[in-house]
Amino acid sequence: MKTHIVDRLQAHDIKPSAQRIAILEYLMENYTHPTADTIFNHLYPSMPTLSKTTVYNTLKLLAQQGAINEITIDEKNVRYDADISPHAHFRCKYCGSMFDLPIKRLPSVVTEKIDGFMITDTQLYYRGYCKKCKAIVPWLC
Amino acid sequence: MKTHIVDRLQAHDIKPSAQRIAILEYLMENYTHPTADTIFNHLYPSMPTLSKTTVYNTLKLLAQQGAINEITIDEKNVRYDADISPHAHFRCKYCGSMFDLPIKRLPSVVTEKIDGFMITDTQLYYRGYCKKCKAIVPWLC
DNA sequence: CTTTGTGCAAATTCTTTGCACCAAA
DNA sequence: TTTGGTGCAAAGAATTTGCACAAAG
Repeated sequence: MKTHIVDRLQAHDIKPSAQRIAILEYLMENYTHPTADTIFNHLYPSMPTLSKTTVYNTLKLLAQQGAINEITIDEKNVRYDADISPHAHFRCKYCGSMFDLPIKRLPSVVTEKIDGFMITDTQLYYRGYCKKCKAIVPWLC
Repeated sequence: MKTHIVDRLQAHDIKPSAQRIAILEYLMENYTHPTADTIFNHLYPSMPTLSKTTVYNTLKLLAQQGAINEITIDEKNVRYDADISPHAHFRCKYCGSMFDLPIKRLPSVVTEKIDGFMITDTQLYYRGYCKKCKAIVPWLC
């Protein structure tokens, strides 16, 4: 039942544990780019011994091992995304809502500069105002 | 002498003040993607009445008005960049060094999703290991 | 005057650390 | 029985807030 989650953990050299499975499962069922705090609050009721430290530890480990992505589009807190396929993110500066944006192709950089570097993570962010907020507070734009 | 700085402020509807000029001037002379703290520490000696609050206020205002860019590649603190022309950023996850990366073209997103949105800011980040760190600690990569 | 900017101190918020306990191999 | 994972409480760091004073138009 939860084999795909365990598989994903193991594929990234992470030993499964109840907490790690729960956290990754949450991310794989909620592509809402949640914060550590949001994840904790959602899991806590059904896992009352869970601690925030473990959530932080686990998210860091998952990101480090490439099992999930760290999204830093929000200046306040880091967000997490289990969708590691290439896509961009949009965030509304007024209401804070976030959307995934499909991209045609991964942007290419001039390669000389990158020569000898090891790129582990590429992030493309768009910030601005969403349709709803543009309508409500057009003077902001 | 500092007319280009005052011009830039006014072009973005920001009234010039000694503090605002000093902060924008620092950014325009130091394309090092500094943090608020770094800027404060560099300006403080020659401006002993300057407060960190003002640095934060000013940077937020400058970014809001599009006079500078907020860089959130570093999970720990926001960095600032007076170069608002399209370019990408690289950050080494081991030593923390940052480089600008020229890009061939701004990446294009599938436009339907963006229709009706107002994009004010586009950021492209690459994270990984720089040449130096790759050589020193190859086992990290 | 009246509005806008500045700066101090305190508060808040997110995240990390130190350490003790538990659990699994 | 040794290693690695978890969780609590406390610490730390970046940023924001409330408020009073100063400056500029």
